[in-house]
Amino acid sequence: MSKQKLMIIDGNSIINRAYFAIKPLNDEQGRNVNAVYGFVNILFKVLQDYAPDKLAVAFDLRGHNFRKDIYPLYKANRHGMPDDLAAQMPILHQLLQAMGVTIVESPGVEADDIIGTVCKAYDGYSYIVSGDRDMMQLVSDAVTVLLTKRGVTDVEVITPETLQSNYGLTPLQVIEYKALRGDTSDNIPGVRGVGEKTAMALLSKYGDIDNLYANVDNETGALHDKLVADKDMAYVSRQLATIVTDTDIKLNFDECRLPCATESAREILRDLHFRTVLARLDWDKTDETTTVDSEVEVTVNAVSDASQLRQIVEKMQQAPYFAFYTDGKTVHLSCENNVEYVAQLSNNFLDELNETAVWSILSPLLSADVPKAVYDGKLLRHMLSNVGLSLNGVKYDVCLMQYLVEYRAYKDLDSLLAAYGYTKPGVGIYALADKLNNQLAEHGVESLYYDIELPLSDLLYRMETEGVKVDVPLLNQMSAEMHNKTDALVREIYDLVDETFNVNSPMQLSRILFEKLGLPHGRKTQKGYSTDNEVLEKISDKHPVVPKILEYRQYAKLASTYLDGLKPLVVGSVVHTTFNQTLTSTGRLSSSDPNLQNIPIRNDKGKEIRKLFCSKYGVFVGADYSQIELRLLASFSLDDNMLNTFKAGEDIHARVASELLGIPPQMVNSDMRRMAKAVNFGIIYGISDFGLSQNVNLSLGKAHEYIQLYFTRFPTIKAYLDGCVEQARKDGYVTTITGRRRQIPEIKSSNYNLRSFGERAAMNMPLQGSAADIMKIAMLKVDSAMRKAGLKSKIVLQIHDELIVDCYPDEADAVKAILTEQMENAVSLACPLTVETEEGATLYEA
DNA sequence: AACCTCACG
DNA sequence: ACGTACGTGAGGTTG
Repeated sequence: MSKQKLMIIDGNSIINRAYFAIKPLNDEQGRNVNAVYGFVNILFKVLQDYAPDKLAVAFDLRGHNFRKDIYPLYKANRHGMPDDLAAQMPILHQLLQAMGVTIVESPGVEADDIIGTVCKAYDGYSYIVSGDRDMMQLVSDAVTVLLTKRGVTDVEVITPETLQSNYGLTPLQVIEYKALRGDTSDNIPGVRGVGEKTAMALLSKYGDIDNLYANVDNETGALHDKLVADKDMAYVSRQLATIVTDTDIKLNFDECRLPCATESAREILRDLHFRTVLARLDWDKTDETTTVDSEVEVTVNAVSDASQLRQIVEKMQQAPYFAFYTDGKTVHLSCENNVEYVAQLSNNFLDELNETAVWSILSPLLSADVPKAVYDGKLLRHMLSNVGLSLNGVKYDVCLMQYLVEYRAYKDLDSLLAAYGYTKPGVGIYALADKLNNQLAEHGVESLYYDIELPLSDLLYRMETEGVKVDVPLLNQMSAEMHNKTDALVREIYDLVDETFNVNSPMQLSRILFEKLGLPHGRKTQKGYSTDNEVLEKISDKHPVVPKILEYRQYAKLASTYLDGLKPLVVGSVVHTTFNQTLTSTGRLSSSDPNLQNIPIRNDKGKEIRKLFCSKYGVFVGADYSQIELRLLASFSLDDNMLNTFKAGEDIHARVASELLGIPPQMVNSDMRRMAKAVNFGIIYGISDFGLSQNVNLSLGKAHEYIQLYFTRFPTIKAYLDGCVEQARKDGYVTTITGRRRQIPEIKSSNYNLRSFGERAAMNMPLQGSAADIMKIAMLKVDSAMRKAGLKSKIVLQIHDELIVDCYPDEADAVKAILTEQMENAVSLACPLTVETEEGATLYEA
């Protein structure tokens, strides 16, 4: 057997590097875990790049240190590690232990000396991973040092050859160098007045300090005197810098196994929120030492002929449920924990079981109402529909289930499987379906899953497929006009500042505005001064270029995002957005490619964009909830004052203004109403005086006063919001009307900002999330009522509190009635919900 | 990939 | 004393 490669990590050095190289990173509990994250990344990187056979990690432990006996000031300049780094040491230890990694440490023995000893004792090839240049003295034909560079994951490979060619030193001269030069980080003095250059020169001349001092009189002047004066220090420094290779550390090399993806390690990584790490955890799965202890042995059967596939279909039909997965290249089926069938989707027509044959055999199984487990059924339906197949009987969609159980979904199937310790998609989905189904019950979200999210995914599939029609000629026309506008504005801007520059670059723009023109700057961003709307508005009368820039920005946004960005997404004359059902932390949907939930409406120029989206069947009917979040606040808090306002059909913002200002509602003018509206929003967002003062240009004191007053006028609202924060602190999560959860670990953070964020999120989520739940219920009811009534109109968009139906003109009245009826009565609450409907041929009018 | 800016509810 | 409103997606620049 050839000699094996041992990798030994300088634990303290690497975690230190990671801590300072990586910005703070919080896990679920709000702990900073950046150093652990960096450590694991470096570890995996070097394991992957250098493929050692064995691994150990060395740590320093406090204790009697012989170097202090030699030189009491050794490392005296070190202040203890920062608290939030110290707090990460035990986490790293736990993680390494969970992965079965050998840790070497001994009181009073520095990691350097442990590593020196271990490498010397090891009969084979060693890699040392460290950020400490001292380690370079250990390199030899059997030892390579991997020195971490600034970039954290980059390492410099140090061998005797590279040491010579890059530094002009032999391994032993590393020590001599330090003896002369010293080391400020360890407080090793060296010879005062000798720096890098002098030390190198002396070493190339004399080789080592013994020879140097034997011939010290060859040197003259100040250097001679300095060398003589600090001769003792040079020898002490050499002793301090020398890594000890004969400590009594003993390591059983047979036990130095590579990290293993155990369930306990996954658990810790999940807690740490290390998604990417989890996904990588299986890189060395094939290694015999890295079997997953939680997973049973899985037999993968390649399906080779049609009759075999038919038998498997038969088997799947008989099973209580089965898992189905395809990535477009293979098809996976499973109805057991340890057997998976895989068929290739071959494009070769000569193959008996080519793609066409596979689909034709599977078609009846997939379209029948046989219970199935899948991952992302909505996407699967799209994929299958491309090959002419339909999918029915989806009972378990593990993507949706996991989202409800863990409140945050993994980005794709691979990460989900990796996180739960599965490698095979079929078996993974099969097993997860059962596991997650139990967890749905434990979390009390079975009904949310079966009655809302699961059927909704089918409705969303149909909405996406239906799409929205785009007026392509108008799109091209508007795009041309918009580019003319922006081109002209850019030229005007250049003229006004006598210079050409990239107006889209905040950096260049701020140089022009704040340096060249000397205009007053506003707040700072991380890189420089902010040039956003708010800042520019303030100085728009100070120089004629500023309004031009504002105007340019407006047009440039419309041109790039809504016109040019839209073009490549138009298929025929229709755009098909994707609704993401498992993304937000509150339960809302999101829309992308294109995002049809943020089409401009707030200003007139932007609103023109809406003319591009036109009805296929005649008219759009739109229906939106009015103030649903405030109505939910009234319902949940049971605040009499607010409930009565809504029940009486009064204007809530005017009412709040009258309460805050102490005037009758009819005296409220539009400015007062605007202020009150901002206060209402503030309440929904988790009120803070600062945020409110920013938003309505109130003084901090005035904002504070209004909030206090609000709570005296609506006292039970205060109690309700406090209760949300209290629940988050007690249980770690808050819930919506359907029991949907959001975990809020930040609420326990010792960091004020994080904690405050947690409190605001705790107040906001139940309102925003319940509104989202209610809208989802309403969508399902509207859809089924329309179908039941035999209408051919289709829901095409959901914009959080608004639904858009593409409507046949003769169905418009019936659709309006259904929308109003079903949306207003989606759930029963203490506060009535009201819906307003509009119609028009384009989104502009509707 | 991170940041800035800006579109929406 | 801290330094922010809640929830999103997209395009552009920059390193």
